[in-house]
Amino acid sequence: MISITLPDGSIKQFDQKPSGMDVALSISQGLARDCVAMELDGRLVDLGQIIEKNAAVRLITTKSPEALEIMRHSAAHVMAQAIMDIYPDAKLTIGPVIENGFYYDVDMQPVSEEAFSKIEAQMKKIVKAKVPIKRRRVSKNEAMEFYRDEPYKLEMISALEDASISFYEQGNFTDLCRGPHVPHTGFVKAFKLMKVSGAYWRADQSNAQLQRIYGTAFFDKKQLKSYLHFLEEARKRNHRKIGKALDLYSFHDEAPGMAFFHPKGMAIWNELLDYWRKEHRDAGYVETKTPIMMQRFLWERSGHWENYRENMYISSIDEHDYAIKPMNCPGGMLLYGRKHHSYRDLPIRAGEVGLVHRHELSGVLNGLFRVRAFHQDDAHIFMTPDQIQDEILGVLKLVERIYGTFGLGFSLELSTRPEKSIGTDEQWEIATQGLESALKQYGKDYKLNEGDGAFYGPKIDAHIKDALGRTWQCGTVQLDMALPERFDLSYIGQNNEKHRPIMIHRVIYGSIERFFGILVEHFAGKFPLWLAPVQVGILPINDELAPLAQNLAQDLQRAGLRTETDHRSESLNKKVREAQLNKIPLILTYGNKEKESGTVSVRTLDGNVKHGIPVPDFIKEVQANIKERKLEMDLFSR
RNA sequence: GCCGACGUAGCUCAGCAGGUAGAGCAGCUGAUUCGUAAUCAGCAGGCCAGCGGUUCGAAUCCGCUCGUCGGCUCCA
Repeated sequence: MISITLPDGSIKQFDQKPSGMDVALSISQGLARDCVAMELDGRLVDLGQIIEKNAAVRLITTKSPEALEIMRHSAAHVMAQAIMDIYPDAKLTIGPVIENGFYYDVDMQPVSEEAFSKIEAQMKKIVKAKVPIKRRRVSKNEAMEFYRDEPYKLEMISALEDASISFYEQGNFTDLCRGPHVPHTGFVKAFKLMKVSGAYWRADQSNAQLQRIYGTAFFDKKQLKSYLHFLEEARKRNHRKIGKALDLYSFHDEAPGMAFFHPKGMAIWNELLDYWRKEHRDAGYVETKTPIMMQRFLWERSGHWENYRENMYISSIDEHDYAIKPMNCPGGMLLYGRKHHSYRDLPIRAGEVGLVHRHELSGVLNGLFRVRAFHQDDAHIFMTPDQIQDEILGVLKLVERIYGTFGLGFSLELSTRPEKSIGTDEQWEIATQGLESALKQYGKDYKLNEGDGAFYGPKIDAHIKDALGRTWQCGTVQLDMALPERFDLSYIGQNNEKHRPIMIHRVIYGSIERFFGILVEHFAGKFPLWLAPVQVGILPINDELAPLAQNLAQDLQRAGLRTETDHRSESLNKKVREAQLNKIPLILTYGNKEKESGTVSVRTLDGNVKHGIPVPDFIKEVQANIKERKLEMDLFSR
């Protein structure tokens, strides 16, 4: 007699050792059809597994959060089977589940996406046949024998410590796998192959290059469709596309990975920085600027020459080596070190919007997201050990304020001491404690990444979440125990003795270029008024009114608004259409009515039009919205 | 850097069994003077990324270079 405890606490009795499927069937047929696996005493296993003793069982249905991963893993097997059917000489390696699907790395001749339809067709056949997926345990020796011609599988097996190993079989296809898997291939209903790329065996460039084929899968077609729709939406928002369409920035072969900002892009850029400066002034920061090119001996002292030279642009001038800065910190150290500091001066919060250059690999460049030249909204804070908590807290609050202005949510992660690190235990203890207690005091949940800190200190990262729910690591607060040492920084303490200051680097936008790109995608080009490159578009209804419209434009410009007048001899319809496509938040049409009454008619991007707003009222409301940097356009709602 | 795809007018793209480049939009000119998402007509615009090769002939085929995009972190 076997007793199975279900999640609701009820107990089912079985005369014979049941499988998960038997448990499901004992509840209902429908449930059994919908089950993909079970959790047996806290472990995810196949539904077909026989339960040997009394146990707690939770059935995993297609609606359970774990189900998708299990099914996607099975989908990877279905894809592998299809590939083997079509390319019998291919050698399989690994095929894990990833965030939005799965992939399989296969040693085979390079394939392109053209092969997808063939592979997908074969997969469909396998899915349609609802081939049972069966688990089989074999000894290590048996497994080695089975895979004698499969070098990758052999390598994996020999690395396994378990004495016996599990195989999964579906029809003529067998794969080494830990499982669990869905009961049969019919569960892989809605799938699509997404892309293919090269990847190295064990991610090591000296190993063979494999074909990595990516796919995604869902339990029903509707979910797959909505995922594809999401991708489409993201594609439409692509900042490279929008940046071109709205004339914000461009890239040129003459300077790969380095953005050129156009007048309209600069309008946004300057707003971002004006805002940044205001917030930092209010938070007690001063601003500095250090050269972008400095002599080799500085970089030797900071350690960059030894550890970061690969990524640095280096030049020789008058027979001396110079490097273009990849980071702002060494310059900041020189500024701190140029005079004596008293404990009374601390904390010193020195901001620097510094232009840095890093020679990233050509293949990783990606619009504004990954560039070789970018500005960091850096700041270095120098302080005494007992100021750590307050200072970190101050940064976290600033982070919250600034992201909030853009309507961006965020989450925090704390990374602690890695294996390879400098500094004493005590220093790490004080530093990590400081970050932790600041986080506690701040009160927001955070994720702990043990051992993920930099070798020179622990850090807190801020990940923002954009309008599509995608996350981006932007802000970071890093404690640095190396640089104050290397530059022999000090302050005179209360006891009249020299002490080493604690130093943090922190950024909030991170890379301004990248943050810019994120904002473009976050807002899909429809910037809030304060950021919009053209805030007001003026459309005279006919050519005769154009000069008067120009006067109106001047009045608005004097009031500090960025305006653009469309005085072409085009139809009003066309001007409206283009203004909408250019995402101008306030579109004013100017005709005889407006001329006579001294009012404006305002069209907003949602297509709503309000007539008869007196020009002074318009200016006042718009200025207020801009001044408060509002996200919403709640103008003229009276 | 590596693998794959790609590079044609300012933009979006067609042309690619090798026969000497085309559309729409934007621009310019003219007509139209318009009340909230494309008025009409005409004109102009390209060393087909660059270099080399194959060929009687190359945007088209081949090689190299440059650049762009998707990957190269997810460990049975």
